[in-house]
Amino acid sequence: MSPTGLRERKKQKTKAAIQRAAMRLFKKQGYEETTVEQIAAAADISESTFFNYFPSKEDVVIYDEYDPMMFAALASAPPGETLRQTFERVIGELGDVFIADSEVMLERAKLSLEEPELRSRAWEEFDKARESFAGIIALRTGREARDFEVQLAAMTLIAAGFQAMVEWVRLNGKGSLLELLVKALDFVSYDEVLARLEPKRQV
Amino acid sequence: MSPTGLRERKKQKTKAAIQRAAMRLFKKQGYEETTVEQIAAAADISESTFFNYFPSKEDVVIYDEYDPMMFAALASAPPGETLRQTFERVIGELGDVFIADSEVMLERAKLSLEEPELRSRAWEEFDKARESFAGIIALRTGREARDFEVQLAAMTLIAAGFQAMVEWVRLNGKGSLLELLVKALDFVSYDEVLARLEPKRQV
DNA sequence: CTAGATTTTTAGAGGGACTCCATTTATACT
DNA sequence: AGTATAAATGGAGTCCCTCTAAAAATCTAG
Repeated sequence: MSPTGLRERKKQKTKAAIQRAAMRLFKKQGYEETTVEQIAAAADISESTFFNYFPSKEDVVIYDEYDPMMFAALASAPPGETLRQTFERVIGELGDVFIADSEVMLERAKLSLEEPELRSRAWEEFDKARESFAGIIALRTGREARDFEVQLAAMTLIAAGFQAMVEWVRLNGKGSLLELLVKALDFVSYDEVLARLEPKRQV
Repeated sequence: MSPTGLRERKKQKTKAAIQRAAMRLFKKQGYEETTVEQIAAAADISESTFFNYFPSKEDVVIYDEYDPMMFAALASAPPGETLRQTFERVIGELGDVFIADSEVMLERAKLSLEEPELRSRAWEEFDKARESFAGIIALRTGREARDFEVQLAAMTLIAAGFQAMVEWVRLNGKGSLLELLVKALDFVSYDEVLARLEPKRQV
């Protein structure tokens, strides 16, 4: 089922080429100052093709292939794992991928946080993650996902994650994202927040 | 110094008229489906004039006259007030204004949360507020504003505020925004978070 | 290996948000 | 009233993005 023909390989290559060309231009002359026409030219494709690969200019930076990973990681919780452990594991796994191609990731994270337009857009992604987490919390605690406290717990996690990422970028990628996250979660005593959701059961 | 001539009055009226016309159209036919050309026509002004009053279409919804209020409220902390009290007071004061023109505010809050484009944009505003709060926290605790824990404390507050707002909208404006905020802050044990910042001093 | 089917690329037209600038109109000041 | 000042306007232009129809590339069957 996973296609592997020439066609598919070319698509991957094109997508990567677009992203590389775009990031190079963004870095050189700034995000706003770069037009998608220029990106298309640099990647040697037409403007139409650019939009075949990315729904918007923002997505060249924001687009992450990690959402599916996150879902998978969330779903694959071994029995007995606490929510806190699940979250650390998930973000740890994603963080590992971040590190793997960390040069690119750091650039993208930097841009996402520094360009106002992208920064607000980045929150859409965090928002999606928040919903996922809320879903998991709801599932494990037997509450509704829309429950105020469930939402608060999910949001607190996301907020910590966001700040961990900000700090990681501020440290220029030195240090471990996961470590920063753990530090953040400890600071807001996240264990207690989770415990408060379902006092009688191990969460 | 505060101008009060015919010119100023007309400007206020025009701005209000634009906002009213826009919100009416947004509600009737949706945000994206409404063009600023239509808004301008409905408000009986030119498209150019629209952009004289609002830098972007988003700002018609997002724009709040509350930022200055917030700064003022933050600055006017009576001596001896704890940080937690300051925050509650500030958001309480703003909340009161919200209630005052609550019909409009609820509509605007709803739109801001429901339209994806606006929702991410709304985070820019929260982000600005976060910076302000971080500044205050830094000031009162004698730390740097960029300090990881200061940032976390500010972000946690904003996150709670955001969720309180979401819940408020979900309840269709019934109930007190301030009450929801207090509930949220309690849930994340915000007092302890603040206390952790400066164990030796009353914050 | 060739012909037909499918997918990708592309050019072009067009809409809508927004900027810039020059001109006109409305308010303010003396 | 007459001039200074500020606001409103029209129009040209840029950029992001959508849609469509045609051209090019790739795949599949015979």
